[in-house]
Amino acid sequence: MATKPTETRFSAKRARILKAAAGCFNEKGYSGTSLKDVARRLSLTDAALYYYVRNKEELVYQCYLRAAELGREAMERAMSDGENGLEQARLYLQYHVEIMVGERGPVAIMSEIPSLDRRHRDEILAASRRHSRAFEKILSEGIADGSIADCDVRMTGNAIMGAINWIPKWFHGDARTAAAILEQFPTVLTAGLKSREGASG
Amino acid sequence: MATKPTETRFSAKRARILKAAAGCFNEKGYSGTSLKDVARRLSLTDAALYYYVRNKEELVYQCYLRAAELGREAMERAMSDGENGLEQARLYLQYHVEIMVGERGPVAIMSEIPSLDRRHRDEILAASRRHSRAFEKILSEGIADGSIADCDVRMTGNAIMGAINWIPKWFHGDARTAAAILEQFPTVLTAGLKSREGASG
DNA sequence: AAAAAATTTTAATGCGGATTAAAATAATCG
DNA sequence: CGATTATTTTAATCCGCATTAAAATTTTTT
Repeated sequence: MATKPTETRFSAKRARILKAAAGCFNEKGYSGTSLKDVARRLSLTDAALYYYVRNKEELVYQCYLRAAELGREAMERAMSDGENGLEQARLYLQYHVEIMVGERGPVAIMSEIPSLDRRHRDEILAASRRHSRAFEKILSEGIADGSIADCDVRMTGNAIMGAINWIPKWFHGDARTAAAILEQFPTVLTAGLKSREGASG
Repeated sequence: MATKPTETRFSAKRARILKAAAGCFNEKGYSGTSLKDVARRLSLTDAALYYYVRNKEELVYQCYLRAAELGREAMERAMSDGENGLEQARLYLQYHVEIMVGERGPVAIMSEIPSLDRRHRDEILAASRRHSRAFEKILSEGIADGSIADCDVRMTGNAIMGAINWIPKWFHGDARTAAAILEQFPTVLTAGLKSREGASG
């Protein structure tokens, strides 16, 4: 049989490490998780992690980078799938939540951006701002196309993003809660957006 | 002149320390703030902090305890001031946000509960659950009294609390943003709750 | 103003956990 | 199979920062 190219295996395992690290950070807090904790989840030794990341700072950075990518993916899918602002907003929430509570989760909560290297921190912050701006743009377009009632897009965006970002703080993987999040969050968080005239439901 | 009793001065200064610590934790992240950082904000030496708290763990614990108390205060005021569920929910958000962005803030974001002592952790978690349950009760009563549309109170509560809890991540004290939060959050976060028939605005 | 109490500092100490180097094992390839 | 490369482990080392003890200073009390 054709064995996978080694670089594929390498990045596959690195992805598993990032997932494990994200889980640890979310559940045990950043200061509460040592590299040994992360390694133990994969039946590895702490030193083995250094084969995949330069150091702990980079491990965190990679986790956040991955979180940003997953968020961006959800955003892009929503923008192309939704036919008006309200629908795009709801789809973004649906897609993002699906990722967070599904197979590809957990996604690391970005609690420790300030302790990143200057360069990494700037990069993550920039991605984060782009993400926020993209969502605000969806809201603005929704207002323009009449599907969303007039509102302060900056604050509305902050509120909705906060609700999403906080999920990892209280969700720890049980299927029942995952189903509830999936079912409720997209509608709950867009319920307040609807303009009087617009939208089915 | 009558000098203040020393215990009053003691706890007044300890309160200032907690505020300084909360600000550091929110801005620099937990792992990024040393006791020296906290001390520097008060023109003190790191060692001096040990006159007020047993250790860093207790400093965090006290910050979270204070956060819980301030949240509970907002909740209680809202419950006694509001005349129906929707009004109580809106008032809670108003009062809590006022505290967070006002003179008594910053309030520490609870990112590091898992790294507390077992006893402290249990206490904070219990307070946090009580708080959530109280808010869910407000929502339930709002549904019962007709001011709030039927919804999943657990998930709706989680969503709203998340939006609130995330504020310290992006708000860092500038007056203009504070005003915007104060004006927008209570209405934005309750806009989706209204039942068809009920409520002025 | 002397004594006592309260507060802060200076100067060590100690430890958990990140990091590194070299050795050992496992996988792949010719 | 033998050789080479990939992966993991063992066993130190290192270091930042929390923590402590004792001394110094400031404040309060009598």
